[in-house]
Amino acid sequence: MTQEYTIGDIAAELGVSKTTVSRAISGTGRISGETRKRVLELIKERGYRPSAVAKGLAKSRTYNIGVVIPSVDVGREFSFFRECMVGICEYAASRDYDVILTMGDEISKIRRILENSKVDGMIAARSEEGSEMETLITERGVPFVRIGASGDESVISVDNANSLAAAEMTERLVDIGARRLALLGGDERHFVTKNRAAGFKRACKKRGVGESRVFLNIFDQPSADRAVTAALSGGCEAMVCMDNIVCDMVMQTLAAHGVAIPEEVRVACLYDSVIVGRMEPPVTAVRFDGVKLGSEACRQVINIIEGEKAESVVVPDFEIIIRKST
Amino acid sequence: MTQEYTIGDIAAELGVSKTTVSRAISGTGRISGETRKRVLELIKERGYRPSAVAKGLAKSRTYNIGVVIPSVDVGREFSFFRECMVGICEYAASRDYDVILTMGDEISKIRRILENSKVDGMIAARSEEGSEMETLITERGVPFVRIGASGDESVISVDNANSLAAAEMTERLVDIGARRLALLGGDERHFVTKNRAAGFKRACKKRGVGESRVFLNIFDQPSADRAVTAALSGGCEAMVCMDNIVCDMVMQTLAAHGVAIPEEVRVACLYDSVIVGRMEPPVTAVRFDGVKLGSEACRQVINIIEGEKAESVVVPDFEIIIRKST
DNA sequence: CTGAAAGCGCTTACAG
DNA sequence: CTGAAAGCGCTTACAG
Repeated sequence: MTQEYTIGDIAAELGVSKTTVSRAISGTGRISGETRKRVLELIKERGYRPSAVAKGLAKSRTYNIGVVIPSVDVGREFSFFRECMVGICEYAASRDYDVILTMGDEISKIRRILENSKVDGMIAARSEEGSEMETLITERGVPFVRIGASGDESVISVDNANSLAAAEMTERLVDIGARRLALLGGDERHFVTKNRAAGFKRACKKRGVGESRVFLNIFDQPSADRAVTAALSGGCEAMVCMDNIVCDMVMQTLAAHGVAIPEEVRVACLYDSVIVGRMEPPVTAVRFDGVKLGSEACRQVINIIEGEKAESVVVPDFEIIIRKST
Repeated sequence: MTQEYTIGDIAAELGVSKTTVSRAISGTGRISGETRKRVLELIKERGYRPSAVAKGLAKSRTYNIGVVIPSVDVGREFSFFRECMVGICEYAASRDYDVILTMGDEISKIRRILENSKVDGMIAARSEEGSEMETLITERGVPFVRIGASGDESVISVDNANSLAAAEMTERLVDIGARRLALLGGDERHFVTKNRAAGFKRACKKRGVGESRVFLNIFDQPSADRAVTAALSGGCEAMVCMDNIVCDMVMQTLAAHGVAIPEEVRVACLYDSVIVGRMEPPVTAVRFDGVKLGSEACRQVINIIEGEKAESVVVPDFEIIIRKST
């Protein structure tokens, strides 16, 4: 698209230099309020919009931020990423950046976008520490923010309040009468697992329920069966599932065992999803605020880009959705 | 990001002009095979990548294509858009374009991206004919492709084979014994509704089942109840739901009436989703190929951009997933 | 406070 | 086949 107007047209029409017009727009450099106003008025009148790419060339910027999200919807949790995207897009627009999407974390795609110099910074969801992707990004010196926990101090991450949410949910279960709880979760190496487990344990301690048990590394139906059976035989009154996948498997097992929910066992999930809300019975779950998370991640990465201060943050917004299962 | 190498560095090192290097890269203009090879070799050796934004400025291009998808997941069909995005991103990358995402169809966002001249073309999913957005895009002369049917010849659209899929599903139901069918759907003004209904009717005619009935404009549980009750009293043996939303309401009603599926009534859905596969019983449904659809849409829009021929297309790929409901 | 000029890294007539 | 030069539309020292 050829520009309809250029900065030169505006300058000519006003009898000033392009420099002046540029300064009026950016609000940078010395310029009289009077001149500034005249320029801005004409700009508005003509509907002139500076070319982002020309500005980009001059400033060695693209005003794009790259976002990487998994293309395969493990755990059907894509709705959460969608929310993140909404937050990212909105915040980016507010600072006049755009969002370039890359689906799937194949390294070749990331490399391409980086090598083409199409972005000023990157956000990656569900990225793994020290993964090839992160190495590539950081090596290139591109500002980077991870959505999700990080152990690594050197990368800025924006995360849900997993620990806090797990604690609140746990306390809630205790408060409505459950004394023997079980936490059921996936890969113990994941930070999200560690954080949620920490919250669970903290809450148990705080409420003085000592017999609680933790079952991790549940990856398939058999391992879920074993964990559920063990929990049940220990007299478990409430099961806290770490995510929707585990919850699904747990619910299957409970149904197979003919366990009445919530009468015999209450069930809660630390990660809400469409599925969780449609289980039989619907399961009480923690709903995180993906929009906030995305917008925060975007804020941090743009801050880095623009040389402002940036820091890892835990977004405190979440909600416990009470459903029939408790 | 400042470029590590520029075209000038490569030219200098080789003792040729920037023109020559540029020609070697683009494959355009006269250049000896010999020279070309030397240039390309050094480029590879140095890992030089031309700056997309400089190229963009020179050619008045951005090499970005803008994609608009709804931010609110009406019908929880976002997984389909996700698939589309995968297809779009992949195809775009294959032609060295990137994808700028806009979530939500608020006109202000579209306007911003257009005015900033950040894209060479646009793809919109679930866009409405003659909507403010489409007017804005086409007025600006930006190449545009719609994902979803269009009545309007002037806009290129890429769509699922809705009619064909509906016909195949219908024939299949007849072939396994159903003689009295009912089609249940939403807004009769939507093209998707018209197309699916057309396929249904065509199949009924072809198979010679005359008593089939069509119930449209089902928007809520009461209207679904009425339609289902009417269909049932007409001796309906198979219900074809146009989409997952309608299907959900239909299944609720059938459950409330205590109708056995598939024994008393078979149920099928013309649009698969996670929900549909997890109903009780799971419902047979049509699964469209979102990746192909997206990739095709992207192909068309890039063709327009690059002055090649583009045309509306119906993507024939879909699959009927047989489940317990039939 | 204002402007002429160089520069960002490419492309592309035009001339040779 | 090859290159010098102008141009894409901005920004930004530098000089005034």
